[in-house]
Amino acid sequence: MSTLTLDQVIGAFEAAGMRATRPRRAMAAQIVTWGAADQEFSSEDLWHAVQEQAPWVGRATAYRTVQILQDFGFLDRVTFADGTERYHVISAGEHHHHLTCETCHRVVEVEACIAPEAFAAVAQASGFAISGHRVEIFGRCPTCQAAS
Amino acid sequence: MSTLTLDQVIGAFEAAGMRATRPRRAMAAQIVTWGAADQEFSSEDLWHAVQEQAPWVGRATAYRTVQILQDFGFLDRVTFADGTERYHVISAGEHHHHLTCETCHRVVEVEACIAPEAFAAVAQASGFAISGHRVEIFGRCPTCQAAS
DNA sequence: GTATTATTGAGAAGTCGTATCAGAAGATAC
DNA sequence: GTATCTTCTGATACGACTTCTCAATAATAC
Repeated sequence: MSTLTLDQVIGAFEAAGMRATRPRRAMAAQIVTWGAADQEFSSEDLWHAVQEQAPWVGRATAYRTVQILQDFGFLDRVTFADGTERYHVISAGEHHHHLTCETCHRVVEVEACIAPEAFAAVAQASGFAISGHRVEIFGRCPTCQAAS
Repeated sequence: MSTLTLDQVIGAFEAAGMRATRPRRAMAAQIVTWGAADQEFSSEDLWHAVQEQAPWVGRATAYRTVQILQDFGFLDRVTFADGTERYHVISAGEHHHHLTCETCHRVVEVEACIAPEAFAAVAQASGFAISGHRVEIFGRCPTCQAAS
């Protein structure tokens, strides 16, 4: 599980011809920390967290940065059982999906996916040109099972 | 593909000990129409559409009705590629997932799903008690492919 | 250092959904 | 038909979340 580093993010900004400004670095650092801890977050969470270190950072900037990092492919949007959406650092470049705990909202990446032949069958039956998919699995993590 | 009928919806209200009131009938009729046309909608869409026929209907009622019909199992929440969530009439009672067109937002129900043994593997590896899942497939429908 | 341009921060505004509650509408008993 | 009771409704306030605007600021190229 290769974790995301600050350098990677800053490098991506530069590679895209964007500036690695102070607010962006601060947010990237926070996100890298969360990534290492395997924690997911909302844009609002990011804003609050960054404000502790850098109170001058604006909310709009936090939302913008999350959007950019998602476009870069560093972040992944995860849907919870209750319908809320949060973000999660992608640990590797591989194909994966999410298993989320309905109680504590912990997210685990899993490899379970639809079989390629099933995709082919769907494409054939529907005539669609398939471009992407998402799989979300819900359940209760061992800790929450033990707690109840 | 058995389409939803107004009688079915009204019957469900009565069976649940609820009243099939004027606003509920109006909304059910609209939803049945959309179901026949295989169109998806948001609660807001429903409210706007019903207002053309029955301007007195309140927004809260539209949201409540959609919620109830979802609980009844007549409606299904679908996630689009852009992250928005809308509702879709379920044509049959079987287990299914969604294939949505990124261009025209048309929704098709598909049977492609994760293999049961893959679920078992995930449960075993993670320790989670799995309770549910969603699969969303994105692509372009034949019509939109031809149009480009 | 200066000019140029991307980026930012603050807050207003918009969107979307929920909660509240008095009153209306529907069901039931007589 | 009328009285009574219960559910449902509509209007609106509210809250959470997100986007937009725009002057000020910071990063970069020269």
